[in-house]
Amino acid sequence: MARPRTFDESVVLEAAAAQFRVHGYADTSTEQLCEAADVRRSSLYNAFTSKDELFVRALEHYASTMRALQASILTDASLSGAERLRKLIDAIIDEERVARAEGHAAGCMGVHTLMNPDLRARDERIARILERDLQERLGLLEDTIRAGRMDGSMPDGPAAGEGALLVNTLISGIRVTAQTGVTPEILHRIALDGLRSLLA
Amino acid sequence: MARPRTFDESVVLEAAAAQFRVHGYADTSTEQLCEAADVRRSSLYNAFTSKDELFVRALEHYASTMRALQASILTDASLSGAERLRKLIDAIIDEERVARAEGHAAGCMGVHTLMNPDLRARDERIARILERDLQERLGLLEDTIRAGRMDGSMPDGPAAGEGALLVNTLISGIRVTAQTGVTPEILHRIALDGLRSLLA
DNA sequence: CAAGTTTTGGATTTCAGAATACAGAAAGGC
DNA sequence: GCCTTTCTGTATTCTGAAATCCAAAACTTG
Repeated sequence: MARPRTFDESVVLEAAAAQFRVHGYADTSTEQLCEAADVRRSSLYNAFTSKDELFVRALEHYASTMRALQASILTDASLSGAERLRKLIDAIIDEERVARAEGHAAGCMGVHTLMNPDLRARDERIARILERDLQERLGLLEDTIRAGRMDGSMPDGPAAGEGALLVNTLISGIRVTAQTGVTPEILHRIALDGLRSLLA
Repeated sequence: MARPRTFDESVVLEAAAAQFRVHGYADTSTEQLCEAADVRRSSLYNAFTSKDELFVRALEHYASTMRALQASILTDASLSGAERLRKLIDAIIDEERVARAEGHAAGCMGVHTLMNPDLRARDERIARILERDLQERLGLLEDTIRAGRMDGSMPDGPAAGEGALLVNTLISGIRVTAQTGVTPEILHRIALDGLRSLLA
């Protein structure tokens, strides 16, 4: 029929997300996006109608990829609840380590976007994506906490729903603190200290 | 000699900070700043040479005001270490409650700025302000933890420096989680759960 | 009360970056 | 191998916002 695309859509989305999550929406130019994805501007606009649209798609992609990664850890039946939680923390701190090694900040598209009310207002889908993502991740965490209490790896403590919120809150905080240059080792200890009410 | 200013510089700085901390640097127009401070554009530019400059000044003002507030809580000799820490948490969550009551997000200039590497790169003073502010706040927290252990209100646990980082990390996380609409009551419980290793 | 200096308000300019237009190239069907 | 369709690259336009300019007003002081 017609000439097919030479670029892979999800590769572009990942490149875009990588930019957005470090620089935020406003501070990422279409120039940067083209460069990062190695795609010409018209191709970008042709495939995704606007910067807004690309952002929404990238956020969606990013959120579901991240969530899938976390889900695979949190539903690993070969591990106890406590082990899954620790492994999740490891994975998140490792992201930071990798970013640092590559010389750029890891950032977090979720935190950036959450902290920006204008952005959420610009497109209702953004608020929806964040809300849904949050609920799903909280659900996974809640299940993990319940599982940990069943398998005896985690003590009784805060209600599971609240525990899930704590884990999520601590993760956001870790992402912020990571920007200040604290080493992964220390981040790790802080995280475990913060989870004391769930783990020890 | 000459006509005096009709506006108070620090009032303008506070108004500017209020905008910046909700919308971030890029998403705050000079228009909004004029409106919020009720000052005409030329007056703004006359008093503070540019948007960048105004931002730096506002950040400085915001950081030192916030820090003073926290310092007054954390050095209150009439309270035990543990009580001071709890009172700090109360104060921070109350900010959120107030902002919500006024119908806008509280945001946090510190978190916004920390998460934005471009902004820090734009002006070295920004990184310096953040760094200094962080160190001072960590110092206050560390002293409070030591004091709490001396006065018997806080158990042994993580090293004081690490404990301070935990408190600070948790506060950042709380500020992010607050944006998702979690109620102050729940934020409060989460915060205390997160501080279990220091308080209980 | 007049001189001198600074502030003020509004219009204007300038600029960066998002979005578009268009010409030409590449691929696949017939 | 031609023809249609979609892609690519460059140049251009458009837009929103930062910054500047200038004339007029306001205040202090001698």
